[in-house]
Amino acid sequence: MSTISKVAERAGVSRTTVSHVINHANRVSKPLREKVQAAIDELGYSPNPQAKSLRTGRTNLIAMLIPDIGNPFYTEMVKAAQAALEEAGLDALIYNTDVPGGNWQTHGRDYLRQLSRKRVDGLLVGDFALHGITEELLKLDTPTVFIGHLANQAVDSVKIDDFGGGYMVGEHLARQGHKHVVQVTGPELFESAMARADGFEQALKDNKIRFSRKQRYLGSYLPPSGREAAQWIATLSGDDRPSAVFVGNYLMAMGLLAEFHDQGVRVPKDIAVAIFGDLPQLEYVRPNLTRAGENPGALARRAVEMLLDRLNGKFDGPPRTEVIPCALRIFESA
Amino acid sequence: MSTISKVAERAGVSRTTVSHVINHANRVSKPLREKVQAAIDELGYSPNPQAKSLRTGRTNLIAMLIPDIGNPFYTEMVKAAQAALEEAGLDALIYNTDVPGGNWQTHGRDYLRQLSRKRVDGLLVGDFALHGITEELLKLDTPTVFIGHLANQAVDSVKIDDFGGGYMVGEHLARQGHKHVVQVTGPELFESAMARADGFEQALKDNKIRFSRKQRYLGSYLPPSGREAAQWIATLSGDDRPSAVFVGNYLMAMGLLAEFHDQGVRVPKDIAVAIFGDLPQLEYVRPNLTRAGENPGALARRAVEMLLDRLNGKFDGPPRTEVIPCALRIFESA
DNA sequence: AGACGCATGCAAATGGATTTGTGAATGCAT
DNA sequence: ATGCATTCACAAATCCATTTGCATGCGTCT
Repeated sequence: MSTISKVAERAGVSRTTVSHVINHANRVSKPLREKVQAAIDELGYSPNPQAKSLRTGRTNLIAMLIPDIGNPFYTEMVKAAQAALEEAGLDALIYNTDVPGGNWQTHGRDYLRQLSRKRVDGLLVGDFALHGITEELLKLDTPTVFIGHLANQAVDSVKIDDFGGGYMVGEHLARQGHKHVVQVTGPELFESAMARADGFEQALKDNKIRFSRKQRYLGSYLPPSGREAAQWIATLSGDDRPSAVFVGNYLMAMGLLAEFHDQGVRVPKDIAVAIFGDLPQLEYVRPNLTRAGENPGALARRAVEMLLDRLNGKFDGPPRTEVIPCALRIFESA
Repeated sequence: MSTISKVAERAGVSRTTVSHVINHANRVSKPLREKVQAAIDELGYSPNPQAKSLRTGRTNLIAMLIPDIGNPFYTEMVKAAQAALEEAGLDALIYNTDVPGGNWQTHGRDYLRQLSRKRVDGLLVGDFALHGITEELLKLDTPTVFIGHLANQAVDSVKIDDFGGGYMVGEHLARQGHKHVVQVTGPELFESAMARADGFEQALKDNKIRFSRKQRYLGSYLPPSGREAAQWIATLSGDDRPSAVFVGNYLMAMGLLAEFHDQGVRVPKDIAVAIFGDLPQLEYVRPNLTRAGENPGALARRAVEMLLDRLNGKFDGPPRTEVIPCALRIFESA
């Protein structure tokens, strides 16, 4: 592998000049610049990024912390973030905090600490509602954008309008004439889960539909709990029997639909289903689910924009909080 | 951020000694070691990884090249590979070669070239059957493991037994008494797609079931082509009408099932469906699909093992080629 | 007592690129 | 022709950690 010295020798100039050709082209006269460029091309030279980092203090690395890349919601985010970062010449390091068998409560914090040793230029932290993580974020001296609901405004953040999306679904079900509905939410630890649930219930209230806490099933955001929720729904009979169910995310909906199928429950004939969240793969799920949400990629793209604004000094005010609106899309399921 | 010099000053020793405490602990006497360690802890020091890389020539970075992380097959691989790499203290850089709108034929090659500038310690290259990529691999001086079928044995490689898996499905359908079947394959460029198809057809042949090229639908490995395949199947009537279909991967199966649903075609009543591939999310797809395959995570884990063997000199013979066997899992769809 | 070996700690060289400060050369105006 | 302002190129310092080779001191063996 060739170094800047070899290029300099070959071109008959000093290392400084070679560096200028690469980084401040206009400081070098055209003929000389071309001579140096020729040497660079002949040797197939490219600057050693580690040496460059050492000198400049920038690594061109962004770390992205998410719970689980196997969750399509986060996969979409990663994909979009990577594409956006790559355009800016930055590489992404992805960290799954929810390591199988690991204790995820402490994991996020450990990761945050580990990360400070890696000297990344910026951080994208996905919502995972860890206790103590917000204080930890305050301590960081790395530009950070939090994706999700951040109670203390320690750093920039961007989230989907969970409440609004839940509201849209509630309103839709009300207009469809449903009188008795249930919902399957994510875990209480997740702000997003509670906001979706609250929005949904607010819409019911505004439409004069009775709803009690008993009609809430507290899930985990994962498929098995969707399945369990479906089993719970099967136990409801008489006046308690719902004509529609609102599911808090995609993965639980998959579990729920599978269980309904196995039990011979037909959607929407026997029960209507609407969910929060919009993902590309929903295009091929049948029955096609009525849903409110936004592609997570939009979220990630905005997060990257905010991060880049910080990195290149385009913005340096106090932490910003942004909200991405939801859209309601109606299909056969409800 | 504190440096090794500050630690040395604080502990009243030379930089060398601090370095030894960190990297060759036994070369430093216990009392001194403890004194230095105390200084390290007080200052919260950790070595600058860039400086370390510059000196040692190792970056602790592994690059992973895959077509599209949105494809669950590759998501699983990434997840497993990252977990395995992390255990070894290595970070993974993920590159999606199939950038939207990009020309993927040339992209893979460009990426490979780009990567040589990043100075990663190792490479995991996912199957994407690009022309010219195998020659490019030969030129690399970076330890590499290719995941998929590699015609020239330029580097280590590991793949799933595509042929065997296809064979299992063909045999199963034959035993179920199907006399006329069709199959939906991946693109010709993918060795894996052709191997699955060939295995399938070989099994039919061995079971004396007639099969002609007309019964092959050449898909793209993506959902829309599964949908189109379903439409094609709907046009087959009379003697051409199949009682079963073999689909080459998960994504095309999703498209096919959606189209069947929309057309009112019932699985397995009207037509049986079996696929190649096993992914966690199939657990929640209904009807539950009969399938032959292996979780891509196993593939990735083995690939990482092979790569680590190269990196720490545990193995340095000629390139190895390994094959991971498939298993047949029978469910309601066929 | 002298020679030798071992454990221990340090100074200095090394890796590769960027950047500051300086001197030389050129152009323009007087 | 002289003085001043630019432009251009370079030497050397810097970023931080690792590692080689050397110096010191202590104990052991002959």
